[in-house]
Amino acid sequence: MTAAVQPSRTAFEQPASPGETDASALDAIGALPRETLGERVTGELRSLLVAGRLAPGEKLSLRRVAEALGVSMMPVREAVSRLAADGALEVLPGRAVRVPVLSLAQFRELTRLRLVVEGFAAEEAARQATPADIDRIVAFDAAFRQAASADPPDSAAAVAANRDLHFALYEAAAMPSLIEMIERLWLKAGPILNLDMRHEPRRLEGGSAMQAHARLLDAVRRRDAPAARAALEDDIAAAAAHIEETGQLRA
Amino acid sequence: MTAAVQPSRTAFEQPASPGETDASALDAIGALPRETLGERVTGELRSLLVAGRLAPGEKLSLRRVAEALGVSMMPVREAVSRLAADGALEVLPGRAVRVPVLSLAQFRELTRLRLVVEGFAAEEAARQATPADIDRIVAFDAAFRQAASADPPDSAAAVAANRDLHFALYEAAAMPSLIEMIERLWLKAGPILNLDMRHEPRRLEGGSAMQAHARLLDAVRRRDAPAARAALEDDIAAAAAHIEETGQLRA
DNA sequence: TGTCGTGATCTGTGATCACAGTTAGGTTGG
DNA sequence: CCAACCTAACTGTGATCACAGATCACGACA
Repeated sequence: MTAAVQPSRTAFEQPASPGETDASALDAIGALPRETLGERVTGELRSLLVAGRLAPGEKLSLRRVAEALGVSMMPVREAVSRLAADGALEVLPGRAVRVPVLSLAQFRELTRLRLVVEGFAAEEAARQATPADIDRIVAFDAAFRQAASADPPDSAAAVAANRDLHFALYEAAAMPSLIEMIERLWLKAGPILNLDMRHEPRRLEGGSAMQAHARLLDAVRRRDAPAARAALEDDIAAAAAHIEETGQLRA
Repeated sequence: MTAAVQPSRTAFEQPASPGETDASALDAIGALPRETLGERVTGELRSLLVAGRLAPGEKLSLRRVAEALGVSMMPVREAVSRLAADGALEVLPGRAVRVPVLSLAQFRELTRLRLVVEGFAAEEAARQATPADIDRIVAFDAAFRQAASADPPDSAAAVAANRDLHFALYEAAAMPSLIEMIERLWLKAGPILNLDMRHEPRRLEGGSAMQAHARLLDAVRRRDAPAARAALEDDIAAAAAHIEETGQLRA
């Protein structure tokens, strides 16, 4: 999931026999991605943030990031602008852009919002999930168990699998704007949540998370929306409680 | 609420007697705003969007906006970047940035999310509201009634008062991130919601909105969280139903 | 008369430059 | 030995320029 940004411009050729017009072939090719450079940098920074690979308080320099990614300063500016608008980054008035350091109050507010929003998503997912959705969730759950219970635990893989598991669930709700909202919440809470998970991949997390995931999966299979919500809320609450104990939060 | 952008650079002087250090006077002055140009443009576009003064489907040109606001293209780019990240604007792959045209499904999803999130905010506000908060809500409610029931109705004032009323309520919950979430929802739904309200300031809106507001205020005064949520949900649902009837939504 | 090529014009994107303000580190004065 | 100053490097912000791609209107060909 590191997905290094490629400075090389994406190809947009596909000559497709200029003389002929074969309707079936034309319909087959589907709207090539055409992602802008700024969007790619945004995606890169987002994945670093939710994975906890950028620590709270860490300072970023537009020029340094640009150089590291092999692009000009311009796309980085755009990416930082967007992320700052989301509250995922913070531009101090005078100088420097950094990863925000959450206060205890801010973290608790974020947790409450996650309970409300992700709880709703879990309910809806339990009602709408297709068998294919459930299969995907199961696969990520297996990956998470394996990464978390390995010896030594693969913390990076566990973080990734945990994220994939949750979002596979939320995507089953089939509400795009809801997913955007949740992504924004994860973007804000990701740095502390996953930075910690990387350091202590086992502990309480290992046990309670796996148990909550199992209950969650069971509830989704039974289409029991309230039970799915309850399981997910326990998962979130347990992780939050663990973070508060370690206490890396500002006063 | 039109708050035209001033091209003139904000002063940041305040020499303050370079030789002396008067602690009491220094503590009195409080961190002068120092808003960046891009932020000001963002705010201007945001207020235009939530007020419904930019119609869905309307196309914007960075250069035109920049010229109209008397700034360079650069701050406009930043503002559009942020708003596009929020989904409040849409940058088409090839060319042009425009106000998104919601499909019926998208509008319904937005409405469901508003019910969940703003409903929660209303509950929390009913529990936490101080007398000062209630006073502010009452004032905006009075302004809304006056604007809506005037002859002819003052649609612009009604839209502004309605927004102020709702956000005065949400601010009583004292959850900053929650307010950001709601602002984002309003940014997406604002263009259709308020564009319509400007055209038909009376109709069903006039009656049901005033009634819902009255019930809402009564519930908050009694600290009845469920009743506050119910009143707000009725307000949102009635407005949404009205929009769906007029049917300016994409298939 | 309808359709397709074709050019001018305008679009957002990216790069580069200029600048005010801040920070950090070294140096000087006490 | 500590504090204050002062300079040099670096910060984000804004402006300007260059460019590929899209749109639109006009005109030629069928």
